[in-house]
Amino acid sequence: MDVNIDYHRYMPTALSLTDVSAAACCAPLAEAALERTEAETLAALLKGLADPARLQLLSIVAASEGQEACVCDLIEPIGLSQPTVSHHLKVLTEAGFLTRSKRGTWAYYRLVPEALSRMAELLQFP
Amino acid sequence: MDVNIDYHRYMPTALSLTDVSAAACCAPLAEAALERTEAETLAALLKGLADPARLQLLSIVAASEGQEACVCDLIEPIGLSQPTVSHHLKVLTEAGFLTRSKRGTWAYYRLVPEALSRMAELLQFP
DNA sequence: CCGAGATATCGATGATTGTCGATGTTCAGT
DNA sequence: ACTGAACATCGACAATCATCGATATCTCGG
Repeated sequence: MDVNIDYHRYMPTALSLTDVSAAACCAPLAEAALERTEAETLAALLKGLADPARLQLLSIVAASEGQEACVCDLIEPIGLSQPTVSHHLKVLTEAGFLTRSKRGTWAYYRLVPEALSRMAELLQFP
Repeated sequence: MDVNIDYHRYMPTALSLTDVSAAACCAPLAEAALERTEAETLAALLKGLADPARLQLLSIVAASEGQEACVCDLIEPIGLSQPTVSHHLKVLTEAGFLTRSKRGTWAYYRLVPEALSRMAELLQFP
């Protein structure tokens, strides 16, 4: 919709302990038994995904132009209150599935496709 | 002027754990936006996976001979009580990730590899 | 048929989570 | 500066969940 968008903005990524990239070391799940710590990391990521609203949010963002969407366009289709949507977006961002960038009063969330790819990869048992 | 946002109430859906096969119809996640029902189904599956103990259980079973293991061999490595392990195995089974077969007094749980493959597939965004 | 072992179920409890309204913060116009 | 809009954060509440001990169920061997 808005054409002159400044894409050169610096995007702050708030990486928490349970970010997808933190699991980058893990081998596919069951070559050997998972250690407790690895299991906890992976479980935290899955937990971030295991909510209908968050899956819908991811889905909408992924289907949007440039795999990016404004919060204002997310609230209505989800059908939850604005604080709740904001909360879910935060969870997804902290888990590394989305990144946030603010332009004006609007906040845009963009998909991190590698995050989902990595999740899928980690779920593959040999 | 006035805030005419239509806040929807949260509906406590007591959805029982859905089997992976029930999601067999769903297309990869984000070609179009996920419907509420699909999101709930997928979320239920992810929730079944989103626990460290359950991931470890899956991992051990997957690494066992014939991708099958006896409960008696699962309790000690997990480090939780027998009822708790039994509970987790039930969750995994109801979600379709394991199948159960009893031989004598022992219960054997076997991996359903397609279940995990399908999960991974559903997580792929184009 | 009785006792022992393996596992499932039950009931309780503390922790986590999803949700909301109220409030705080930041930004763009006027 | 003031106002309104967009979004985040806070505090509270109800629902769900992971966990355990106690107990029930099932199966085998004696």
